[in-house]
Amino acid sequence: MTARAEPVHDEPRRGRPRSESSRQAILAAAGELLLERGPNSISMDEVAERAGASKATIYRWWPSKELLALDALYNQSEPSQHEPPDTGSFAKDLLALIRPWARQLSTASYARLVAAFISRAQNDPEFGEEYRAHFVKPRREQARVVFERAIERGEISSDTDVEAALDLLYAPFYHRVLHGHAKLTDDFIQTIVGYVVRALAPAR
Amino acid sequence: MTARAEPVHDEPRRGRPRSESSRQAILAAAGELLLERGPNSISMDEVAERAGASKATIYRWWPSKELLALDALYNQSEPSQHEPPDTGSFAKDLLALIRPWARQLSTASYARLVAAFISRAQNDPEFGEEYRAHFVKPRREQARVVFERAIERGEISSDTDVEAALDLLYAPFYHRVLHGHAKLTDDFIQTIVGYVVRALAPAR
Amino acid sequence: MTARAEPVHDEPRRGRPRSESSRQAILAAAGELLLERGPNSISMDEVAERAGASKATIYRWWPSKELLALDALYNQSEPSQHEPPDTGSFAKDLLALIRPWARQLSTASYARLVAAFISRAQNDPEFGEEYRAHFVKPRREQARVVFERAIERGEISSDTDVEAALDLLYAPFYHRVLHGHAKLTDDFIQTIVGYVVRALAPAR
Amino acid sequence: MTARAEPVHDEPRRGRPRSESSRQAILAAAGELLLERGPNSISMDEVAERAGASKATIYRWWPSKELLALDALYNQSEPSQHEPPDTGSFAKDLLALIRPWARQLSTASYARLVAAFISRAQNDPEFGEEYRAHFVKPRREQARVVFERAIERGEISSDTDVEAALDLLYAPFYHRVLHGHAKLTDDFIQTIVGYVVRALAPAR
DNA sequence: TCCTAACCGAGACGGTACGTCGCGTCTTAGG
DNA sequence: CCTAAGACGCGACGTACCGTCTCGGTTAGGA
Repeated sequence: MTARAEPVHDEPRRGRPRSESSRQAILAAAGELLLERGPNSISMDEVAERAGASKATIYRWWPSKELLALDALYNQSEPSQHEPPDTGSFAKDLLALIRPWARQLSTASYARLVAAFISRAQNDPEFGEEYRAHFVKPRREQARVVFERAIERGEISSDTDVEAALDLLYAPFYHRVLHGHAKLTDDFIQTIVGYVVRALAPAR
Repeated sequence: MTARAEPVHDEPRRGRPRSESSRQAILAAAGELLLERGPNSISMDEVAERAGASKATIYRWWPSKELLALDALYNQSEPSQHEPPDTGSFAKDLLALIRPWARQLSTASYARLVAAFISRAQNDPEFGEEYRAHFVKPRREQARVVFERAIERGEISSDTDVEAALDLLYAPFYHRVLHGHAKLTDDFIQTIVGYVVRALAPAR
Repeated sequence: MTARAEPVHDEPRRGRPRSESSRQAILAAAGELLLERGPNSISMDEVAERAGASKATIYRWWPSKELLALDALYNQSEPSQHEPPDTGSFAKDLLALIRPWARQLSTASYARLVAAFISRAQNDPEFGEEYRAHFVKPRREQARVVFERAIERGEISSDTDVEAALDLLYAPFYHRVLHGHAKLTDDFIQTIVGYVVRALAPAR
Repeated sequence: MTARAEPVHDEPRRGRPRSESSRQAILAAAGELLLERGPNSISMDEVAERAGASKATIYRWWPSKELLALDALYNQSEPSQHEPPDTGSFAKDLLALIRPWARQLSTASYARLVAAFISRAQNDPEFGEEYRAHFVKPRREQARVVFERAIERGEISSDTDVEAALDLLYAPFYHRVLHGHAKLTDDFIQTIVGYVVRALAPAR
């Protein structure tokens, strides 16, 4: 993982440098197994064996299975750091932002991963920080830009509680995926976006 | 769930009957440990020992730690099947409904439990069903009544998508608790309820 | 088992009498399973189920699995209390005595049983007593008669240590069967009997 | 047996080498407990705890409690590979050979162990092989040398069936110890040896 | 004809030990 | 200093039997 694994060293590093091929193999193996069977059904031994690496090497660079999973997932997702869309309409911006992400989220593989991350985060605050920094905050920042543009354009109220609004927008998708009481359909996306738009609309 | 399903027996029961005292002791022990340390940090051995029961007895009636936790939690919560409040105002009804529940949810103990339940549900659909039936659906039904009364009173649009609206209402609270990016304050509750009210308001 | 299960009662027995059919079913089930798989690979639950009896009933009448096995074996063997043979020749008497018994002993089923009995006897003196009384002493008594007749006839020395001689005669067969280093063949029987005869022959 | 089989490795050994101290600790712990209480009254957990080792480590190297017991016993007994005695007299050689061994055998600890070994051997041929190779054959080989010297010296018949004679010699001691119908006294040893000598004496 | 003791089956119980699995660490030899 | 291999201590798992203990129901003799 970017932030953690690359400490700054003033003096040049001595000894054998970290094996990049090993790192890639571990991330690849973890990624495959994660999507195949979910993070609770795989073992570090298994990842090590499939990667042709040793467990010690994994633990040297990733403190836990979930953190490895996080990194594997992150490395696997295309590096597309989408600029938040700017269609000129708040509703369309939100749809453009939510749709591709919600599609990804609605696959069983991702649901299992997110659930495992959340579970781990309850007992390991450090992990929670890491998880939020990489998978939650970036998305919120994108939406925040959209919200702020909408405020500037006067599409939504200027005293919008943006933090709460972000929760209002994102939470329903997590909710359906994690609790599984209903499907995350495109209709649902549109409905929720519609409700959010009306909830934040400026006072008449 | 096994323990709660009490099928009617036409034929007389044979063999030694299930020990009610043992069942209670196990549920009590599990409940205590669960709230103390969370479901991932306790062992079945420990529950068995504290309950003065044998592990075999636990496994005879509860197939997994999570199902036991579910049952323990359910048996522990007072059997109060609150009628959904009827204050005459949609917003006040929602607040009356959400506030006590959100307070309970925002304790660390419950967050850990819910996270563990959700995680387990991803890999065990049967468990998911059980979890939703006992902890999710009842709450949704209460809110549904409130929504329908509001429709009758004309406070919210008659073509409200109630399922989506339920998600819009409940999801943000789960979201904050599970992801931990912000506190679940009373301000937050009021803000979300306000947004929901405006989102569902009848067209002008 | 005869001696244990039929206590003398002065006053007539009250209450429901012991179920003979149950007793037979248990002995039969135990006997079958014993010969099929050996006493270490069967459980009391299994015997109870096959017999259509309850475990409590078994334990009411037989204190342990081995004792039950002993009884099952005993009841299964034909009640033939052979008179020790009297052919007029010491060697022929011994052969007539040993041959049928050794044949039976040399089946794998019996070896497993005897081994289990011996093993149990090490830790349970009461069981050892029972075992010897039913399976060891009767055979020794038969041979003792043969020995004594041979002494009378002058075929063997009058100061023969009969106890030691009985061990000299029987032990080699147990030995081969239990240790399994060589087969218990008819040749072997003849050889051992021959050696015993010569060992005990009167001084020249 | 795993632990004793030290195959030659052409390729250099990879990975962490087996811990010799752990092996010794396990064997020592097993040995002590075995002699204290017999193999049926000890648990692997107990051995592991006393040895400061983990159960997994024990099971990695010894497939069963009995095999561990065998190894522990073997490692415990002094490595004295006594040359068979050569006193010039067959009877004295036998006595010199049997006496110390019979003394050891006649302690309760050894009787329990031997009985357990024999019992296990009935259901596990591989174990039986191991047991005989380490505890039965070596003794027979020593006696065989004594027998062959006696044949050369003309003390016993040249057509002696040595295998049967070995059984005739050793079996009675096992017999008394395992069946427990009589004590293994020095008188008994002398009597049996005397009988064996006379049984094998050359024809007049 | 009841009463009551002793039996019976079914099957749940507390308990002990089992053998396995996964974790995260450590110890080798080798690059 | 890194790596692969793989053994290690630890702790929990879920299972198998043990021998005991209720249950409701059955079968006798004695009252």
